Amino acid sequence: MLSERRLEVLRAIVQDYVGTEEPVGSKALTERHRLGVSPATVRNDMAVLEDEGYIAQPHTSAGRIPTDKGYRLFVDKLAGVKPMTAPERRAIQNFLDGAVDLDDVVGRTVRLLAQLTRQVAVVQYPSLTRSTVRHVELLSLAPARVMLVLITDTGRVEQRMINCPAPFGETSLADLRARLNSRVAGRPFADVPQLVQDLPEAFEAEDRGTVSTVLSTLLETLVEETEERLMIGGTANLTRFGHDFPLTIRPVLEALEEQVVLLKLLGEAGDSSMTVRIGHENAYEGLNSTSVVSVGYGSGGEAVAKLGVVGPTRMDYPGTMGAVRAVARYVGQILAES
Amino acid sequence: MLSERRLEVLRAIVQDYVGTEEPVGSKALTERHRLGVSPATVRNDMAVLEDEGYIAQPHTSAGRIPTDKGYRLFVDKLAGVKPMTAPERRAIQNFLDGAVDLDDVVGRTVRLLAQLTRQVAVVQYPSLTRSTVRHVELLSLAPARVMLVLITDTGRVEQRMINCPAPFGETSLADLRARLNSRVAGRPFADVPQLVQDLPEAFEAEDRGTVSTVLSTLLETLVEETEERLMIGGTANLTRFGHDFPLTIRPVLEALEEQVVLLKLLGEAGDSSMTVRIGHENAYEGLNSTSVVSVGYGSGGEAVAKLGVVGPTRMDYPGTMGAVRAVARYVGQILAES
DNA sequence: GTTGGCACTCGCGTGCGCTGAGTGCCAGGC
DNA sequence: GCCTGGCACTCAGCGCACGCGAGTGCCAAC
Repeated sequence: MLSERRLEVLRAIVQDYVGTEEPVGSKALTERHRLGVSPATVRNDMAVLEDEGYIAQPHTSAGRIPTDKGYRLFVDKLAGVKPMTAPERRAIQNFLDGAVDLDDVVGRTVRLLAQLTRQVAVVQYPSLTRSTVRHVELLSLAPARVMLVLITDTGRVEQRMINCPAPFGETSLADLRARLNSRVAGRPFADVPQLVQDLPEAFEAEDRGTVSTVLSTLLETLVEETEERLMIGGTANLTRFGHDFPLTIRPVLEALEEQVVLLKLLGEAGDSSMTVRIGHENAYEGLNSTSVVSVGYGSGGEAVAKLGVVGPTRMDYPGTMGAVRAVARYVGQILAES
Repeated sequence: MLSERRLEVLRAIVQDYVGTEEPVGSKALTERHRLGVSPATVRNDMAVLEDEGYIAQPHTSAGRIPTDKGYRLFVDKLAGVKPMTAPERRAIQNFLDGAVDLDDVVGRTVRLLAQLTRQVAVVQYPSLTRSTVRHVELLSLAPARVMLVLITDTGRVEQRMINCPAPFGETSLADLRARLNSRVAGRPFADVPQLVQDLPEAFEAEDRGTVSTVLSTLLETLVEETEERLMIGGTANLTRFGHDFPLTIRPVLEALEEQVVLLKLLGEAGDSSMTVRIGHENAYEGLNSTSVVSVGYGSGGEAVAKLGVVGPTRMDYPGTMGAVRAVARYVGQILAES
């Protein structure tokens, strides 16, 4: 176990490095922090920290920088979550309050988060399977053509075009619509498959094909991977990554474009509590030099989706975590109101 | 007017520079192209081209690179549009055919375009105002709460939540829905404002407030700036921009995040024909070292929106234009089918 | 108008030495 | 046993000089 002072040294190194982006040496440390000991002592401590793998030297004659393991310790033990100031909270609320629909909420959230953290923001749309059905609408666009519109309590609207195997009368459609809604409205989406299972049986033989088609389309929208959507923003902040960054930025941009990768990333994180994944803790190779801070959000106690930011491992963890948490909280409120 | 051969020299310079990314000298030119003249002659021609402002020297002792003006001449007079090969056309069609809804079409288009051109792709959603109304749906979610759903012939679905000034009965709602649709269904969105103008008059006094609210919400969705949506992709291709790119890439990423800027950019381009804006021809400063190739697309003859790519001025114009044109054509087909 | 020749320019890569921040180690002190 | 000042050592980065070579402009000859 590391002594109190050595932890203090590690904290100082992390803070300085995050601030200056430059390896920090023993002398600079004693000058900028009141450690109460001499540089020589700090050097000894640093040697120990390096042995333990918390810090490393980029070059023999340079200062130290934290390793992923060092950041991990910092986040777990040495740093708290820096709460937002009152004006910041107000600004967040004002900015989000103006949204007119879910796309707008998500869009504003992404921009807000990117701006607050000066990093890349990722916001997942509320998951269908974790939401509640508000309404299912069926519209007849042509004799054998139906549009299915799903509406959730979180404001998400999903639509699908359906080509029916046989013409489907307006009365049958109204019938199906009514039956569908009476069964699923107000129920969790996750229960929908069971709730509609035996629905075709209630219809005349000639309509059963169409009813089945509609139902299977409805169920398809719930398939994971398809139902998950997300929005990203603030990619311009990647340019602040570092000096060497053509090599660094490339894989990150590629990862961000691969929604699958991002969804997996968010999916792996803890369910609703705040999660920080540092450097190599991220399974995806392209993100090995980044950290991902994410948290679930939702209208009630339940998380319906996640949001977070992607930034360099050298980031201001307390501040970032504070911003992410605050934004998630307000987004949850907004969703609850709508 | 430049002689035939000088134009040929310019073409050769553009082609070589696009290929190698390095300033091209007189000797290299004569070796790689059958100009039938000696390097000395080419040098004379280059001097003239430089005087006229078509090419420039980055350093005194370096080869020449095309200027924006040079690229402009190249695009206008010297290069055609390189058609896609048959396998490419087939690949495009196959890839786009799998789409299930408009979001999917747009998403696939963006990815396809980015991959084909290896540049940043931008695809605008079909404009509401240039589309035709397929259906307007009103859903009662709560006594004084209505959801408005707009559906266009291009598959676009827009929704808005409406808080009614007074409770609105189910029969009134059905009435409004029917009247609305009988007036606007099948008509261009642009005509909607006129078509619904006197609608409140047909209702009882107690419902007029709500009807007006619904109508004004409907009209709001048509306001330019709000109704325009777009999707971008392939930002990872920015990393292939050049060597000096921290400085170049930053403003480009920023511009791409500002949807307003992009929409303006596309808006300024010619209506449906292919437009190429080179370097400083782009009004937005951050895009001064990029070229934008865009074209309108639509289900019929009319363009309902635009798509295009953003890349370095040093791009393969014929190939890019060919890809953009081909993709636009197929997207138009897909939209017409749906 | 074209061409070969020639002197000139200058960006770029290479090698070298210096500087200074930072280190590890050690002997002495609390 | 831990802390501290001193000291020799390392090495990345910087500035500088140098030479190479691609590329140019000009000119005289064809």
